[in-house]
Amino acid sequence: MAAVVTSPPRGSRAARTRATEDRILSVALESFGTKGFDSVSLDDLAADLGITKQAILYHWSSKRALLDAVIDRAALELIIEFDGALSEEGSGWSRVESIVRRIFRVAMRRPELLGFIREISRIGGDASLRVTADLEPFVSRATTYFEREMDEGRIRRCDSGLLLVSAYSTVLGAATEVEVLRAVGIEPTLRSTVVRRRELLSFLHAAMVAPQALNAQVPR
Amino acid sequence: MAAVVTSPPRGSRAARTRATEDRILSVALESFGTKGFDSVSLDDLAADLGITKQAILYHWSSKRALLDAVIDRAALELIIEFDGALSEEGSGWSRVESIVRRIFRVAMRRPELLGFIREISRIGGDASLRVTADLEPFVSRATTYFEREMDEGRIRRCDSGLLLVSAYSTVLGAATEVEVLRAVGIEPTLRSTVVRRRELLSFLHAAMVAPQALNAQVPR
DNA sequence: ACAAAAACTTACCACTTGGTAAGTGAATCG
DNA sequence: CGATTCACTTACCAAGTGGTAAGTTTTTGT
Repeated sequence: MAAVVTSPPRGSRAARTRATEDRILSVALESFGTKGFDSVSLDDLAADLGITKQAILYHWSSKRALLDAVIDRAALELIIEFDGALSEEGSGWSRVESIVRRIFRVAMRRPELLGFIREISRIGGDASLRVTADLEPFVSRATTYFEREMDEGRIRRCDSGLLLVSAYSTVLGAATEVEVLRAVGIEPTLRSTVVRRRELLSFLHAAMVAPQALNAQVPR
Repeated sequence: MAAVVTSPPRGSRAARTRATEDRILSVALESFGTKGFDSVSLDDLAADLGITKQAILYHWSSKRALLDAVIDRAALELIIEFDGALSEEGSGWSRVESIVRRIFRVAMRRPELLGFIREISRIGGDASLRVTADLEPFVSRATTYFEREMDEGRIRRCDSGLLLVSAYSTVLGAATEVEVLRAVGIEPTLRSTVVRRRELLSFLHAAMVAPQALNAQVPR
């Protein structure tokens, strides 16, 4: 209720603008990701930020333009979180394992980020196209990575696009289950998370690893 | 745009009321499940139905009361779709397989139903409590079923509640991937569905079947 | 046949929504 | 320093929101 009175930053004007836009995008991502785009009004956002709605409309010409900016930021943060994992050391399987661990870490620490992506795919239309376009370089890298792993026999050969989408949805489903648990009143424990992650790794191992690659470490 | 002029049903008053409420609940479930609760106004619903908003408010005192009714209907339909699978014939594993097949069938034919449940868990609060309460008898039955399967050694022993939630999220994630595919512009093909279902069954088999129960048919 | 109740509609209303127009004090530039 | 631009705020507004009040027609109980 009581607005947070933050003394305006004393840096250069450009820095101040950047800081404000950053704050707006951050709060918008959080709100849109947890409550949904239509459930959050510009007045709600402004109240959370301690500014007026028109301050937001000064930086972006419409609520929809703000959404586009939030999509870009969410995609960027996702790429930052996950892209590094593709470059990591280790054999094919252990790298997959590290990616999954990262996703779970993100799901635990920043559920609104994955929730936002889901929200966008429900809004559909231009929003979906935009997030798809934003993530294309990453998807492309991941596909190339999978193709190479298949070529070298560390992963069973299959449609790599299908594999990616399939892995995405399964992992996202398992990871965002945190939300469902919370909704039902069960605060997710560390143990339940560990159990789920282990089961998921077992699944991915069964689904992805080539049968002849028995030298790969079998989880569980 | 042009309202569908349906001649009012000529049956008894009670039957007519039931038919109208049924139509409203059906359209509301569809809309809430795909667009989200806050994104659908009572005027939108009424326009889809060819009636006025006040006709809806005659049957339920508020939009929130309508949501509760939709929750009850969605839970009922879910139970109808899945509960029978628990009573089916067959060994432990083949029954799990039939449940998964059912879920995929529902996800393909009625994506809005699973989408609605997800929407509810995002709304949280009383709505989540209500759907949880509605589904409790089914969850209870499923838990009992799992416990018995474990007792008889057909499923590896573990926390049955955890197993249920885990299976729920994983299967729901895999099944509702249809939505994501559509959002990205890929109309899900029969083949991709078959592939995903096969992979999921492989996962569940690895995660659930007890190691010594090697007489169970191994999928894939 | 007739009054009462049911199943609606038409007419409103207070409030919220995204968005516009005009003003204001501080930072920046000449 | 002085004019101007920037980053806002205050003041509005038309459209849409959930919801109320008061009819109107059709079915129902007596």
